[in-house]
Amino acid sequence: MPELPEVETVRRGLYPVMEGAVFCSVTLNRPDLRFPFHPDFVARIEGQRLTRLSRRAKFLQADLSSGERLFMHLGMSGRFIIDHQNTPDLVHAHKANPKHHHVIFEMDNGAIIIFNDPRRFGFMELAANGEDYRLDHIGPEPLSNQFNGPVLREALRGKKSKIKAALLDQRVVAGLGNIYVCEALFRALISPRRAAGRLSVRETDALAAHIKDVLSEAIQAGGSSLKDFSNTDGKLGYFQHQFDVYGREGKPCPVCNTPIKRIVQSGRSSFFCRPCQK
DNA sequence: ATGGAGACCTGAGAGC
DNA sequence: TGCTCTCAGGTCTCCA
Repeated sequence: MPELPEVETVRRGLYPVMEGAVFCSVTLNRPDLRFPFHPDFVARIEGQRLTRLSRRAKFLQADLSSGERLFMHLGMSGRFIIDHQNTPDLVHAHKANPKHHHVIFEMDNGAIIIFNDPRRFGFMELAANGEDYRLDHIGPEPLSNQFNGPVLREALRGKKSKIKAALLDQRVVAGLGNIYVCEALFRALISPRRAAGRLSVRETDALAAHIKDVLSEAIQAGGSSLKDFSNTDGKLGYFQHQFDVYGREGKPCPVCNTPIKRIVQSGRSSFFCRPCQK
């Protein structure tokens, strides 16, 4: 699934056709994604203007003129397709099987926006005006000024879990996933097996800086396209060509040429270079 | 309280 | 060709 850079790329694709537009119709092709849709889901969106489309962690947040907030998560395989009705090959270009077109938004500017998600780990939820949402309690945005070495250090203090698992915890820092955690740890020369609470001041400072760098570079490249990710035009991101370690088991480390190692930590693959990452 | 494993789902690719 | 097995970018829930 898309991590922060991919979600940000999707937001930038949707922004021109969604922000400021009114939802003319909302079609649900099944009763649920990962979670059931709220019974009033359609009624609460139709006729509303989308006043602001933003991103928080890996969520897209659409502020509605009613004051409600619509949260959309892509899960592992979710994607948005913009169909202007004059591009019959578009769905084909996305290689998106129409049987997984689960939600369709029609906007008053003529744009048709399709949410396609084969694995259905994605979800859409509404938060009523003033209502608390779980996203309100996660960690800082890594690209904001609220995130830096001291903040990361404080979040990791006393943690006995591995640094790999700690960085995937959205309460520590928001938006990181398996790819960018592996890449940031490599750049910071830190082994994914280290205890999170045992990193030095120098290491946490370096790690915070490398997290910002790797995410910024990935956004610039339009995200990473593995199996499932394409942007709203069906175009692919390019950052996967710049991976140092992710998915490169057995291939040479770009720094020391030692074969990259793959291990499994809490059920997920971790890729790293043993000599480089201490 | 915290950390780890399992669950949720489909599809692609490898190996036989 | 076709079967079986493994793996996949996330996050929630349950159990130790």
